[in-house]
Amino acid sequence: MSPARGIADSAALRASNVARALSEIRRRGEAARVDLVETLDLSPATVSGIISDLLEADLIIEAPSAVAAGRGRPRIQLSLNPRARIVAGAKLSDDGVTVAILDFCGEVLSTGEVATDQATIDAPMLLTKIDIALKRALQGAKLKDRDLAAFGLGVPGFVDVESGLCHWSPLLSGAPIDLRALLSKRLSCPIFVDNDANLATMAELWFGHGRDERDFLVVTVEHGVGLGIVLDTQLFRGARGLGAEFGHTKVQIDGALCRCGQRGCLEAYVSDYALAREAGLAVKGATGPEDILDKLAEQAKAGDDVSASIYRRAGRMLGLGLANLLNIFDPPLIILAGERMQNHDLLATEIQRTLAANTLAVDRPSARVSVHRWGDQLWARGAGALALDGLMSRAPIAQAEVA
Amino acid sequence: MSPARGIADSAALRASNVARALSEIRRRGEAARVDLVETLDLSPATVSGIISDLLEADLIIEAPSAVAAGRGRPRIQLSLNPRARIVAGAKLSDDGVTVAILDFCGEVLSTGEVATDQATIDAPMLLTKIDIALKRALQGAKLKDRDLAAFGLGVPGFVDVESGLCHWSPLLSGAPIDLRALLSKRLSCPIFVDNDANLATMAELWFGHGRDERDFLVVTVEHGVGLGIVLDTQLFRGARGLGAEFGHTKVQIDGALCRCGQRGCLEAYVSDYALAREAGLAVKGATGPEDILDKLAEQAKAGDDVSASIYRRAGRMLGLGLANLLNIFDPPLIILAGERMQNHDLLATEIQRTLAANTLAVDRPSARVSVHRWGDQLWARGAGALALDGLMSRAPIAQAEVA
DNA sequence: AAAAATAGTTCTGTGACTGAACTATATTAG
DNA sequence: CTAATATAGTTCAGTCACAGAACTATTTTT
Repeated sequence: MSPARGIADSAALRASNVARALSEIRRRGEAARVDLVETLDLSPATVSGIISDLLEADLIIEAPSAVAAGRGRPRIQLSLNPRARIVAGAKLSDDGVTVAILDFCGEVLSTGEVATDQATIDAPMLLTKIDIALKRALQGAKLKDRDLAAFGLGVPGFVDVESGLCHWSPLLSGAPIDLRALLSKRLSCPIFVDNDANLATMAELWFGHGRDERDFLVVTVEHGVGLGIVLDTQLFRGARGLGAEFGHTKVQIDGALCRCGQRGCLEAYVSDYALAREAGLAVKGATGPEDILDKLAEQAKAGDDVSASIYRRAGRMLGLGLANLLNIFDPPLIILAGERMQNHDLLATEIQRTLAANTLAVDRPSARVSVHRWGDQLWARGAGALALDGLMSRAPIAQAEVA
Repeated sequence: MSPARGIADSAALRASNVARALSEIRRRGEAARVDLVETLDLSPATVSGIISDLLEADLIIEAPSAVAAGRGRPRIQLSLNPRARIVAGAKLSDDGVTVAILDFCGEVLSTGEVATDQATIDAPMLLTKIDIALKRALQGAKLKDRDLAAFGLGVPGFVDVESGLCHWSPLLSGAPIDLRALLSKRLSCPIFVDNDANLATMAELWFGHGRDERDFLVVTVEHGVGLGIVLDTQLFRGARGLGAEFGHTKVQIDGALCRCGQRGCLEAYVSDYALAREAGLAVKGATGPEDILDKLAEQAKAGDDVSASIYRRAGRMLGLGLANLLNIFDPPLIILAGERMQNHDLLATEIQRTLAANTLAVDRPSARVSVHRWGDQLWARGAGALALDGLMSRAPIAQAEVA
């Protein structure tokens, strides 16, 4: 039985259908009205009206007529108006802060970066860093603060999306920090804050491998291990609004010590620092923490068995964690994302082997595993997608009239 | 951004609101129109119309006026009409088949059971057993086949809810079996089939500890270990319509051998057969498989350390599995259900300890863990709830007119 | 007995959707 | 070259769900 939720009045009905139309145009890149009639299961009359509203609000534009295939009146292709909204997305990583400016289509107009020289920074420092990176990005696109319709920020750790509060982050001191309040001092546009794994997931959903899937999982492997969950084309954030904490899934009881203080966390086997910890025994004469990982990968690829065994174990643990996810969510697709995924070939075999050995086969295809290498700029783009999503998920046209 | 889903036309809008009203009345047991106005966020006028339709369809009844508290016109309490629909629910366990007959309020009118003498049965045998148990149950309630508005069946294993197909079950030979087609030979009413953990979950949602929660998890511990997930008051069945497979979550890499053929499954540590396997070393002079578990529990309670250690390990593994679930779903409530939960005090300490040690504390209350002892008849009631839910989740009034 | 409070109904207006008829614009057949 | 056909999109009238406001109903309080 359906529960106490759903759309109550007809205004909400229209808003929902407008959002569905806009979302479908975004997903396809281009769509004619007939396409929407079919996909959204609405009558031509209704679609006509919705599109008319969207055109009036300048959120979409009619293409100057593409190709005319077949006979009959040629379809008029509709696409998002790139200039309809400009948003900024920021990602906090242990390198520093990266900001990307996105147009309404999600294209990156410019980026700006600033490095951090400390392991953790406090709230005022974060604001300063974001300010600098944002200024650089805005300059690159020749834009001003007030051109921004929304701002999205992703940080690792526990973030409450509703309140914009960061409960804990490995990169921030002085938590809990009200990130939304903090940014509101600097910007007057709506602020959206989320866990960084959700950024990657949003980007995969909007621009990446998840574009054509209703359900998939994104596992990010970097300094930590994150998980994003898409169910029925919607980002799922856990029952209480907090992001999924996959890095601290236990893959070994009383296992390796994790930076969270517990033992046996997945992160304690597959993250950068976990690899570096073991690499000390395999790599000689490294000049720094970055270098040791590069050398480790190099040696493993060259056939050094000790080095390779470090990757093998990481792959096995990651595979085990993924197998558990598959057993619960049963998604058709899992995306592995992250900068470290450049060495995924070192992990891949073991991941696949462990997955196969630990998931139950039924008479249907098992999940595809796809790998996506990610840099900071893609994370920032995901933060921008978050901002666009936050902006558009309510009442897109009403917002247009305000603007 | 909202995706390509939602309510399209206004007929669906009404259907949705009717279902919401009905669901709310069921949840509360009794509700006045004003209550629905507040809870469903609809106008008095709309609620008036919806209730009028439901009364006309005989799905609900007006109470003969309860107490008149305070001044003003006394509210007219509405409740479900118990006689509006009669459904049957069946549960296949390794003991046999249990059937329960439920009225529209979910009250059990009668039950019927039949034992099986083999470990696995095939499709014709299943149908025979269900037939016998159903006949007994119907006799008890003085009802006929054609009084049934729907039939729900729960089996352990992999079940595709949409198609009614059982891909695999530990209790059925000859899989895949089209259970819906099988039962359609015997009954002309709609048939709903699901994984048995989902039955328990549906029952907790409708009648049990989950009644007042929007989000919770149900972990069933019996001969296998099952998981049911409720998100936003809806049973979640995995991306591809299959139940969550928690029993084969891996809690130990290359761990104990499971009956699924893999190693380290949670089930291989906490299910009946796993306990019995280890109990062989601790218990002397047991007369049979049931007896060995009873003796094991007895000895453990009496302070025998070897016996207690078996429970300790089971509790630790279950705690680890639960910790991983908490990290992903972050629910406010976890319900442990099952017949074996009679010995939960033997597991409880270790579960709590492991949970505490393996979940990350943030500045908010952690999940409550509640324990619910379940017998076969409660499972069957869950199957009935499944049937009621399936029947009502679409267009309750339209169905009334057909009937 | 009148006033106040609360519950529920009826009526009217707004708006969202659909179906059907219509217009627009292309290709193809003769 | 014209008519037929096919496809895309618009307009208009009708239906239906909802909300707001005025109404009725029923109780307690003053």
